[in-house]
Amino acid sequence: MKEENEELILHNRLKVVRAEKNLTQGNLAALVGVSRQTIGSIETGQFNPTAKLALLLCIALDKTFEELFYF
Amino acid sequence: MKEENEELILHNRLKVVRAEKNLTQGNLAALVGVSRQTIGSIETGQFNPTAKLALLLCIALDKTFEELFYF
DNA sequence: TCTAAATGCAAAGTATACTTGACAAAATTT
DNA sequence: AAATTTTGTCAAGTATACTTTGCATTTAGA
Repeated sequence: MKEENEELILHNRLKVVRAEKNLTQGNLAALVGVSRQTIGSIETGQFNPTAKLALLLCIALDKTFEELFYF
Repeated sequence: MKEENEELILHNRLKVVRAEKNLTQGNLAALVGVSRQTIGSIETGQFNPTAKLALLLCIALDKTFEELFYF
């Protein structure tokens, strides 16, 4: 990834949407098949999920990608 | 990623959409700031982009995530 | 208020996304 | 048909997504 887009940060509304569904990080993690820490790290912006995991999260939370992720 | 979703493959319509816009892999790569090989590997399903790159591709190709990526 | 559940964070390891360079094959252009 | 562009793929290296374990802090429930 070149400089121009390197600084761009992908934000997400995971924490809010997850809370609306009354799911814990552990619950959501189990739904999509990753560890609790992975969910936590995505929520706190420590990392940038794969597109596959992002789409699994959209499905689990019944949202479009654009509703959950944005620049 | 656990067994249940491990086998799931994220497909995409990158090659077709890119061709519709008359872009080469190199053109598109430059637009989003990655190497030509990265675009090629995503098109041939060899790998699964990050959500950030996926969204950059959506913007470059003027498509929603769901129009470009699917299970 | 006491207890239990949920979250944040860190370290060390593994898997894989992404890089550069290179070459051959296929497609496009002249 | 010859030249040029585009694509597929391979190899070796780097960056980072994701794992597990563990512990401290915060939040929620009894």
